[in-house]
Amino acid sequence: MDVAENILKPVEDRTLRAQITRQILDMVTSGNYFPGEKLTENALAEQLQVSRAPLREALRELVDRGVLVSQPYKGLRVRPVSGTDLKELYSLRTELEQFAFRLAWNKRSEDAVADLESRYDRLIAAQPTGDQARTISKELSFHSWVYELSGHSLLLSHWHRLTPLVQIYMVLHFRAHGSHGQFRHMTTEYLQLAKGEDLDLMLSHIAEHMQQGLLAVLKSLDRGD
Amino acid sequence: MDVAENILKPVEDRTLRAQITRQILDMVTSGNYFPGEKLTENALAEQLQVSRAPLREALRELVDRGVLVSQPYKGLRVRPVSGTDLKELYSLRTELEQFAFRLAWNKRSEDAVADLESRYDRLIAAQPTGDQARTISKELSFHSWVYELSGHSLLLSHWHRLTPLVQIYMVLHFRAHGSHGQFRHMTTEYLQLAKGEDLDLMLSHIAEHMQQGLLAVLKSLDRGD
DNA sequence: TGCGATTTGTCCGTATGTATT
DNA sequence: TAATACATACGGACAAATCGC
Repeated sequence: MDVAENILKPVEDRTLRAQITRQILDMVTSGNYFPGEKLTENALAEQLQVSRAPLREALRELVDRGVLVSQPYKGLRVRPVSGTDLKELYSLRTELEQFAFRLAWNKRSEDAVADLESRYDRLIAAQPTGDQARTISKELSFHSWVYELSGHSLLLSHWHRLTPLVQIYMVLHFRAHGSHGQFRHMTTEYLQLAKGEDLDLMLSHIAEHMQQGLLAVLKSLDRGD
Repeated sequence: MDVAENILKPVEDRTLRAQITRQILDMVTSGNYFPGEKLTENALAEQLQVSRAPLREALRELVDRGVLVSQPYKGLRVRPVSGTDLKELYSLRTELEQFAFRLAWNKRSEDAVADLESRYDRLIAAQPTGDQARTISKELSFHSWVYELSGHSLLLSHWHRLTPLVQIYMVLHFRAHGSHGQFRHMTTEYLQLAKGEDLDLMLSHIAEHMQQGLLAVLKSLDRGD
């Protein structure tokens, strides 16, 4: 099953370049490669059975998305993780998601709320299966709801730009803890507040929600990798 | 290495791909190409005297940055402008810049303030020359100050992602009005508030500042292109 | 320090798929 | 329907930079 399929826009992969981008992104976000690991073009080209031309274009895309880092003439690496990067990621997520909620607040129709509940159900259902990739995918789908509802396509694109890094960090966290059912009550509160009528409460909960996630993943970083 | 340093004074473009990216970006943001205009690879390759391999990689970078839009097997175009896109751009700018000010507020040293004043002086000095590209560059440098001071590299990268589109819109505005010395008092107030001690006043001014800029460019859109 | 091996970066020729006329 | 133009893809080759011995 395609991990990123439910997160990224359902762009039909018409070109080989797009397929390659998707494949490498999946490999990285599903933990096949470790942060900081070096990628060599020839190895990838042989592994994926493609020529270097479309491969290099795909790699360039992933560098621009922040998934890979490039050093001219030295090579490509999976973006290394650091506590600083992690803090920045979560603080920016907090700002963007609060902004999204302010935009989407008056757009919450019955259908929209039902949609969020459906995403919540799928997330809860995925957790006990132990399928990490699936759970992370559902978690991101749950959080994507407000960005999509906001109707702010530029904001949505900036959120999509963050998701691969969020995935990478979640994989690290899973690796250290095995599951994050511990956050189930946070997610449930998030859902209830999103259905409620107190926007300020929702906004402050987002900040708390993010802070909890940040601390958890920071602990994973300190212990493991 | 200092991130901000690489932006203001871009390190030597070691690879041809980086040089091509910069050249096309300059052509687009300086108004050589119109929004919506089609770009053909062969023409660009001949014009820039490069082969298609690094050219295509550079084009892929610009697509990811949002400067160009790609339709598989149909071609590339300079991103068309629309009122909706413009509103989204300015609303997101408002959020990001307010966030940056909250982060940077307690980091405003004497040197930092002097830096901002220096950027202000260069902006004011550039306006009467009529050099559009230079004026726009100084305007962006002025606004970049707070992002750099914030120390939030991820936020800075998202701001840099917005700047090409901001440039494109500014070019349209210039084309319709010839100059925007009309905003000089806004910029002056921005500087004074940034030097002051009332953060809330600064934040609300940013919202107003952006709103003014949005309305001005929207008018340009309605009249001209 | 130098030298060879490896990898990235670049170029070219050609073939194929797609859209447009 | 055919023809043309163009984007896409491939493989081979060489140059440039880096790395390891």
